[in-house]
Amino acid sequence: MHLGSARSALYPFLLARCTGGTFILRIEDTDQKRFVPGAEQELIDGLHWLGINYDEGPDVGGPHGPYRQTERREIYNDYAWQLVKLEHAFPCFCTPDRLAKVRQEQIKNKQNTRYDGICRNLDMDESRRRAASGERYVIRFKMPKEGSIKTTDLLRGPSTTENSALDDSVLLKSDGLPTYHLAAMVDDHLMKISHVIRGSEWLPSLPLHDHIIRAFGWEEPLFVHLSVFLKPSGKGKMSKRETAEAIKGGYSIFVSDMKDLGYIPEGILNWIVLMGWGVPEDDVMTLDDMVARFDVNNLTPSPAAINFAKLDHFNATHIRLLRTDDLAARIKPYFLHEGLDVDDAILLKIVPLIRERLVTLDDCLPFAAWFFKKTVQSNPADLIAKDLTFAQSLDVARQAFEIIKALPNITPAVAEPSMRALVEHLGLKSSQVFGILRAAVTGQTVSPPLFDSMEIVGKEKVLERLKIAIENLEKM
RNA sequence: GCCCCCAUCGUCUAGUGGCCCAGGACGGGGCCCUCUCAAGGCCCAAACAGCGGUUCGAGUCCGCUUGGGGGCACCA
Repeated sequence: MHLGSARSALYPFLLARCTGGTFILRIEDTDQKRFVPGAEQELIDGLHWLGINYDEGPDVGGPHGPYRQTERREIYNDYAWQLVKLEHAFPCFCTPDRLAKVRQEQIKNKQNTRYDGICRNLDMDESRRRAASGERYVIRFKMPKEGSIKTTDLLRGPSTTENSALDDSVLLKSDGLPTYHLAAMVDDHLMKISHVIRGSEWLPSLPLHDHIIRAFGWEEPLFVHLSVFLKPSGKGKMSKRETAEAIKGGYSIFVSDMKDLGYIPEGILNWIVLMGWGVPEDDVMTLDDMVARFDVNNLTPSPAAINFAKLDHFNATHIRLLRTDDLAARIKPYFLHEGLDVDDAILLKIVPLIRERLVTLDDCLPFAAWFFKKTVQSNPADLIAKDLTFAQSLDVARQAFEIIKALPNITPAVAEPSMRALVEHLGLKSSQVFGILRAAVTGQTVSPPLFDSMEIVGKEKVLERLKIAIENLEKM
């Protein structure tokens, strides 16, 4: 499941939610050669994780089932033959070999590659007999030779296509399963689909689809063709190479990867919903906000370049919007994964300190893993403040140790003024003194605010770590 | 080769003939805040692809050019 599939699910979901409609998950698995075990489950898991919940589907059931097309093969077979009876389709016994040769010949002669129509006017009863006797056949749509068809895409308006430009496309394959063209039209009718929102790669087959629908005499759904995603440079579509490039840069277009990279559904959703849709202002939106503001008519037909920096922005923004307990629950697994013992009460105190520093959830590690470590290992060089000698730094550490030791407690209100007094007394910059303390207590040069952190760690541990730092400095 | 689609700041977009010397967001730059890193506040640079029409008036309508994208399977 990639960005494109996620967006293709999001828009109809929003449409259904804001119009009181029903969102159905249908599995289009009619190509047996391309069957991938586990793909359906991954798709379902991805949708659930993102919060794009469907009302009907293979795992939840519903009145329009079954929802896997491979479980509906008799239905398609019936409709295909019904079209034959209506003389809008015909059985075709041509072999793939012959078809390939015809195609080659056409390419050689610079003609368009079309079915040459051999089986178009076979005797119906004869065809039935051959089909019944087990001869391999497909059923093709009998495209009119004359005339034209008017189709409409909701975002692009009406368009007229000459029938002569269209082919006798295969509707039912020789394995008895339908092609997308037949299966989707039949199911859309049976499942009472009002809006077909799909990728723009389907735009060229819209005339065929309309022909099929009209041949049956069905009511047409509204067709909405979404723009494609272009690679970050905006030049060309996402390719395999480009996908690998994204992963190298710490990003991915796959939903399961994004989850592993520490992106949250709220951030991803906000990002993809705006690739092909725009709101005048206040573009930070929850799923509910999107439902309230969504209008299928306002989708844009032009292609959109993928912008990962914007994903980071929306992810960080939505992390900041999370409730403390919610964020705590989401980052806890990262600490656990590092083999750290996590005290929930302490975690709850840490969250407010780091929430505006996180771009992705896994950023919690560099900022806060040290809270849960028994000891920290600071880089000796970090214990020496900028523009100070090691002897001066040692002196600072010693004085700080004594002052803190004498403090009744180390809440920021108590500890910070005392340390600032030390800064003043020594005629140093606060960054110099605080830097030494930070390195000693946290073991790193970047951390959440020092005094809030020290309070969480506790006086005893702060003194212990300061003592170790002093010893390390003495050894230098 | 044939058919089709798209076109506003670097990027995502608002804009549905006068409210636009074009608005928002990301990214970029500057300043402020500041114990590090962030977050936050203020400010700046940055676009209607080109050319012709239509109209009193065009980013908005039409045509062409250019650029980009898609499709031409017993795949979806």
